[in-house]
Amino acid sequence: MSKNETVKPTNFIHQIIEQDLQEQRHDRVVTRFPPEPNGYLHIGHAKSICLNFGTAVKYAGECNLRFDDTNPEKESQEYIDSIIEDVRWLGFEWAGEVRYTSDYFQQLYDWAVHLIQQGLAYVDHLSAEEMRQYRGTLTEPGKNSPYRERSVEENLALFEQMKSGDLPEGSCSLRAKIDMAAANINLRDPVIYRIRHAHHHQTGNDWCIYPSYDFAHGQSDAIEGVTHSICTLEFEDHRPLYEWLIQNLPVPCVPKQYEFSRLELNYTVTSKRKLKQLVDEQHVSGWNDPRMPTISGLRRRGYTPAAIRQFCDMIGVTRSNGVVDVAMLEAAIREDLDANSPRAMCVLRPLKITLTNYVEGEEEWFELPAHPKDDSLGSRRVSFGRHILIEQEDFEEVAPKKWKRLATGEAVRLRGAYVIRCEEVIKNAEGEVVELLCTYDPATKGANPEGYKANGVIHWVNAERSLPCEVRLYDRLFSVADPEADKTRTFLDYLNPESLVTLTEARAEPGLAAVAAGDKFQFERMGYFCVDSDSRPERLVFNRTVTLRDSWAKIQGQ
RNA sequence: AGGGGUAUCGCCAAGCGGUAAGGCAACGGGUUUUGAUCCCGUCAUGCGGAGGUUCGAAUCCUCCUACCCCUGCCA
Repeated sequence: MSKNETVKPTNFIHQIIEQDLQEQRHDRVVTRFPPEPNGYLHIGHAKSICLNFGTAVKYAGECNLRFDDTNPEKESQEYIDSIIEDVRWLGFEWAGEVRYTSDYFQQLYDWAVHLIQQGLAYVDHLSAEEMRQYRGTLTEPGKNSPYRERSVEENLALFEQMKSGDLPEGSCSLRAKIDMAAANINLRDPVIYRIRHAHHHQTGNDWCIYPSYDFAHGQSDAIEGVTHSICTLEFEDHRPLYEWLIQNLPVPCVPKQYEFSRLELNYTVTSKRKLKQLVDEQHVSGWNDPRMPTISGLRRRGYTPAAIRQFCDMIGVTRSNGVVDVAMLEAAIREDLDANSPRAMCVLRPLKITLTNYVEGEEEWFELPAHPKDDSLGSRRVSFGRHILIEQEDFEEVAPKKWKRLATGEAVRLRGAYVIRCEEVIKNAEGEVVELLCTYDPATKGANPEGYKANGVIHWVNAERSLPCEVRLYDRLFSVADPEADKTRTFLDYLNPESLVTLTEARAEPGLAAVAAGDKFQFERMGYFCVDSDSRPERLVFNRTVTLRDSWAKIQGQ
């Protein structure tokens, strides 16, 4: 194989795979994405999904979707459904049917029996508390359970009894007989089967004993012919156990476990427990609240699968712990949306303008491109008239330095229309500006003004033709980069009170009348927005996905 | 002397003994009927620290330091 025929390795796992392929340890690559259905998928899972499915695509192999469902009490069909939807939405397809570890419960049980027969597992009657004491500590070895040396026959009978349903939860468990003095605590006779009189979402009441993660995972990998079992760093200490089980059981093949570091993102949290807490305590509207770092939240926020995949490419795969700046995620979605979303004008906080020299009742329609660089996105028509609306923040009575918007006595271009000049400011009793009287320059349609210059360009809508809409301005969920840093406080103390600002007076250009949930636009000069599922034809609702880069804000900040 | 890991720019990350890629951010400048996009430029004599090996070290060796994970019948 010549040098340019080899696929360029993009991370250490791909390097390992290429070596395995070259040295013919494997002739194909099989990976798997093994979520436990006990919560919704989040951006950290997206990294694992892109790695596992992306690796299969890259090497023309296969990736299975397998629900690691060995703990029925915490799992549910709702989570399974959401996970399937999210993986598909991200653009990946698994090999064959969706798989479940529970599909293998009988095989796993038989292998547990095999282990007992080999004298490598025993039924223990130690209580959870006693087991903890016998386990020793990080610096002291554990000691053997008094039940450790039972005969194979006795163990077989006892295990059968565990399975039969006669024994209460916690009364006993099946343990691998390895080494209570091992420096690696995972090797101190780990529990591999426990009694749970619980209804299982897949197997119903077929079983009352369930395998532990350690006993299920590697063997499931082997059953599926997984070659590279990729997981996160915290499982590294489990690898010797993974290998011990594979070696001591008559499994059909020998999968290998490799670990990478999980994704941490600043200004958010990515622990399932904490995300569930945010939902349960109603700090957010649900798992798919647009502020959540869940896949479903990002989707509702207006993120695209391509942007999330791009983000995962950007951050790479390594074994070092780090915290990725959320600005990288934002850069990824901006890149996609800038290239692909049609432009529109929407005035978020309207300020009335009357064009005193424009005939009342008169109306013009202008045809504007939907995208400044991509004609294939077509065009749209916007209505112009005597009464228009502009953004409140686009007017100052006295123009600051470098002001490129409207100010008293000054001229500004209305995007795609005419240049107007502010002649008079009307205020209410409180002294607030409520309306501007302006004149328009009829000679400036598609032409530069003569003899003077406009400050800049602002967006606008026709007051009479514009569509009333609600706009939800989303910002980062937490107001500090690391909400978990201060161990004396809870992450909830750092929730950003302005993570959601709802605007109810916004007005969008008339062409947006027929939008559907999920449609994405750039509202010029304001950011990228998508139509929320709450949107109705008579009451449009838009979510702000992300703002535009704002160099004016930087200038002001200086 | 518990075990297992990780340290390269503010953040992510290439590098695999031949003289520090790239992206994000930041900062200058140009184009622009979006203060957007786009374009150009700047941004590690330095790779956690100290020694050592070598003609040559981020890469090899030794010692040290910091941080992460592990004492669920969770995954």
